[in-house]
Amino acid sequence: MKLSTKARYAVIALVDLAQHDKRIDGKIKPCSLLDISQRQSLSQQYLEQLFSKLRRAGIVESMRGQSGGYFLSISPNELSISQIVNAVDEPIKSTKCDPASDLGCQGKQSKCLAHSLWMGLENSIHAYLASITLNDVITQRPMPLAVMTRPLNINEQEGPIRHAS
Amino acid sequence: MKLSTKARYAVIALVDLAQHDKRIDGKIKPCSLLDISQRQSLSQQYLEQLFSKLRRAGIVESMRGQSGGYFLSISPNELSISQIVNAVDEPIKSTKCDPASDLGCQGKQSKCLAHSLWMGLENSIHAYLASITLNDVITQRPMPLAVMTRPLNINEQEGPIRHAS
DNA sequence: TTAATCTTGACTATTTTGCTCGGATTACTA
DNA sequence: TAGTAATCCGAGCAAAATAGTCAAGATTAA
Repeated sequence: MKLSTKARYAVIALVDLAQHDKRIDGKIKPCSLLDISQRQSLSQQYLEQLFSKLRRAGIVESMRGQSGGYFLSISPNELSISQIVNAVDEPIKSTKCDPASDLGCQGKQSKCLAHSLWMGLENSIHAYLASITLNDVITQRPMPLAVMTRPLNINEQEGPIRHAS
Repeated sequence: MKLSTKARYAVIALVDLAQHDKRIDGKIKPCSLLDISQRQSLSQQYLEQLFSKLRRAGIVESMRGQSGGYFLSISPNELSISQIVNAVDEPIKSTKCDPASDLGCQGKQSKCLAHSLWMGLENSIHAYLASITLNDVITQRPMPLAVMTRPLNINEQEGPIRHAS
């Protein structure tokens, strides 16, 4: 899960799209990228890149030709932000503990001690973004707060604490 | 809050340091970067950069000269991962809604609708990393799980929670 | 037919990142 | 007092990622 400006632009553009693609009794009037680019002052050609990925991810559909454009293929309150982010940003390798690689886990203890830390962070980010829909953003619904729950370890001990506090 | 490999290396190095800087009845025997670089197979000169920042952040202290080195100035179970990350990675501008800038919020509605989304994500990441101490990593304490709590809006329209994860 | 629009891939410029180099300073040791 | 091992500091650099552009074509409504 990567978090670039690309992901932010995609959310911005989809918010705009959700507010402007009209669909009146089954008839869909798509929204052109030119319109979005002007309203949001983004580069139209950059939007093309984003919407190409969004289309492949099944988030939007397109109509070609004159007066064509894009429209959402998922209802805004069924569409989570994590879907959008995953569509435009390739997932990152958070930690490479590949046993096949030279930089794997063999012997480098500290590396692997930190491993679960970053995995947990990934999960935390995903949980946050998955809990928010596009409609939440549009309606300015208050954002969720993350609360950390700590599973207790059986081995829980006061620790090998060497540093007096 | 940025998340680069630099931050990961810093955590790895501090785990190593916590396990190797000995302090016997008030006498501190610091740990040289050469030792850490060899144990963790990291570049010594790159570690110098990291520890320079960690020192300025008050996380480690140094002793110069022969048989000098570094030692933690904060107990591992008082030192949170977010402190470490903030020390080595400059905080990022998550969204620039600076009213003074040209790219501010004026009129670009969609941008600011998404604003609180990314702010909330920042908070979520920080909450996760702040809930974990260096000692948690060393002792392999199970990582926390993030649970999202949704404040209810008065304007709530569509009804209750839609995406429970 | 035509103009608007999507579609695609390659290309460029800029920024960020990860890392190195060279040298200066400090303090311990013999 | 000389030698050595360590921290310190700033400049610099190559590779990767990012943001954005360009150009040529395909499709379709008007």
